[in-house]
Amino acid sequence: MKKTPEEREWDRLVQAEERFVNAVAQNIHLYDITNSAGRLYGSIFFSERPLTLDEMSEDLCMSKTSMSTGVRALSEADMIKKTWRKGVRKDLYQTDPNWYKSFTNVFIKRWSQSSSENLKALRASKEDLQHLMQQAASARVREKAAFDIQRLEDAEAYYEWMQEVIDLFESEAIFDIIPRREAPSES
Amino acid sequence: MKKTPEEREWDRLVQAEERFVNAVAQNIHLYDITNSAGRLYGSIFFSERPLTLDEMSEDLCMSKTSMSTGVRALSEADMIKKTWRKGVRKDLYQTDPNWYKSFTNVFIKRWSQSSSENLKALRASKEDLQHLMQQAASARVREKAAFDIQRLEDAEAYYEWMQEVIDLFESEAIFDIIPRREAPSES
DNA sequence: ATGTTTGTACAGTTTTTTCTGTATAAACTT
DNA sequence: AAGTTTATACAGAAAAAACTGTACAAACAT
Repeated sequence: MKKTPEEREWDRLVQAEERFVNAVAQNIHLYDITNSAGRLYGSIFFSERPLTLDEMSEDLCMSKTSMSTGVRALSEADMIKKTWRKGVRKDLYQTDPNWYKSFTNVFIKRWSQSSSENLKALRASKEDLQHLMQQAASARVREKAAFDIQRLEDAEAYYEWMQEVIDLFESEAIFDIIPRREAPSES
Repeated sequence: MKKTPEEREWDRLVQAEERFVNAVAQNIHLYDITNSAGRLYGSIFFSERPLTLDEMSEDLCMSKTSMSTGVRALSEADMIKKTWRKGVRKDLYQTDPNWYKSFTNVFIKRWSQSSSENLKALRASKEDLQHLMQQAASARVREKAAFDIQRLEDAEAYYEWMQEVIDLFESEAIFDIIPRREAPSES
């Protein structure tokens, strides 16, 4: 089973691709994306043309069902896009070439959701505690309520700040502060 | 088993605390912290004094071992601090009151790590591919290498930008752009 | 030194998540 | 309309993660 020189070169190329894909896959959980969906992303990323679910399935040696769920996760995260090609009936997917947009979108989506959920719960809790602080018969309860409210208000200030940070990305004002970089151009 | 009015008030207070704690616990995975460590955080957060592992264990009805690992995760994330009290031999933990600092620290730690890992892999891959592009005997390999390099360079620009964003937080310059908010003051 | 107390490593169990194969619905072709 | 092709819902299997109890080491007390 001797390999031709071309085959060995190709292996080396694939290995180079895999190194990057592995790194991405191992860190992508910060975006709530599973490791295997990260590998899927990598596979699409290095493909010269949009891929079908069947091709992905063959590429990664995984079931088509998994490709379907992976593609859904990546689409929701705006990391890949569905594309069409005339004459092709299957759905085709390719990575969104705008890393800034796709990754800030994810950032915004995940973080603004968690931040607003926390803030909502915080305010509801605070309101309850304020009632207790005023109305509770037990002095111990009134005292602890006051303490808790203080704690929550510290957190509240932080969450409001956080929402402004998210806004910085949502409004794209971040790009005025830290400009997009040009990719080294092909010459 | 009739409850006294004080007990009912206390229940209501605990319920208010739990609402916030649940929200935090459900979103804290974005910091790579497990849900139960998030609940642990909440327990410490609403405690009037620093807690020991045994107290936490009783509070959450979980094993001391789990408290130990939870505490480690929260400490690594700079969300809680170990404190000492004279005469007390056990380790005591309390939440770090500076939400800005503890949460930006986590943000920086997690994201700069993932970003630099990705960037490192990316550059190594790119170098390999550049060799192939120049030296490969197979034209097909040279072509694909050129294509991959282009893809990687797009990503590289993004990662470099991302590192500057992280720097914005690390240097605290973010606070010049979006100032810390004052917590509503106790009067 | 001997005996306690406290925190954590580790192996095994339980729970959760991920993955697969089958079944089916929707879209398309003839 | 009947027959394909394609994508996904769902139930069960496989894998991973979280949790616990036991064992032990380090720190302290006597």
